Amino acid sequence: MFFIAQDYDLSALGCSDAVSERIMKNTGSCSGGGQLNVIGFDIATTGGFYELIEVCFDSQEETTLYTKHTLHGANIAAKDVEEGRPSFKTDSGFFSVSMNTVYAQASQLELMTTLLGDAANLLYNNSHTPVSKLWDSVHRLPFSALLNNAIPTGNYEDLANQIIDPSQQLYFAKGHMSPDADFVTIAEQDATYYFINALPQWQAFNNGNWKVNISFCNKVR
DNA sequence: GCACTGTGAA
DNA sequence: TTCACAGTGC
Repeated sequence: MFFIAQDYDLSALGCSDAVSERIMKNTGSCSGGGQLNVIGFDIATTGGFYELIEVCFDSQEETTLYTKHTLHGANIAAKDVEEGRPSFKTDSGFFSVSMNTVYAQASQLELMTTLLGDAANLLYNNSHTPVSKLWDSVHRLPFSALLNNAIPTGNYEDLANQIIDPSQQLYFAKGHMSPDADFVTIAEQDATYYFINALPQWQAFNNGNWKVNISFCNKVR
């Protein structure tokens, strides 16, 4: 018996189709009144499921309580590096609102404006609140009083615009719980882009101290 | 300069 | 989906 050597391109040895993850929902309960969901991969050959990230989700509050995954520290040095990042995905059964909408900076400003009762922004953005109910967050006066003739002119600074100010990274970003950077393959990294694997986090912190913290974690061997 | 955290528009 | 863009830290 003998074998005939044959050349192959290295690329021919890869997968013909991209591997995609799925969420195995409601696999049990977890602390804080949450339900467990597992992001992972079906293994076609065995019928098994490779668990990547465990997500404890509170369906009443529609928020994630914690996530859990294994960081294979020494392997991170050899991880795939993908250009750009994918969009965040939703999935059925978790949220009653559009997560893309609520994370939009315009929505955050609108919400902060409403929470503060900030008259100036409400008048510009959303006039269905009765003027009599508005108050001015800078001058601490009912807006009806300002309407007479005391509306400030010139450098009017609005409080909501100071709190939600994207130019200073003052907005709530989709902060990864189990982060992209903790995984080796692109398929695993992409599997982290679910809304249930993110929580609102100030971008200034996300892109600052927290990022440095994460990078130190990834250097642990 | 590069890697990484993100964004919004078309 | 693709593209251009903002900001931080090494």
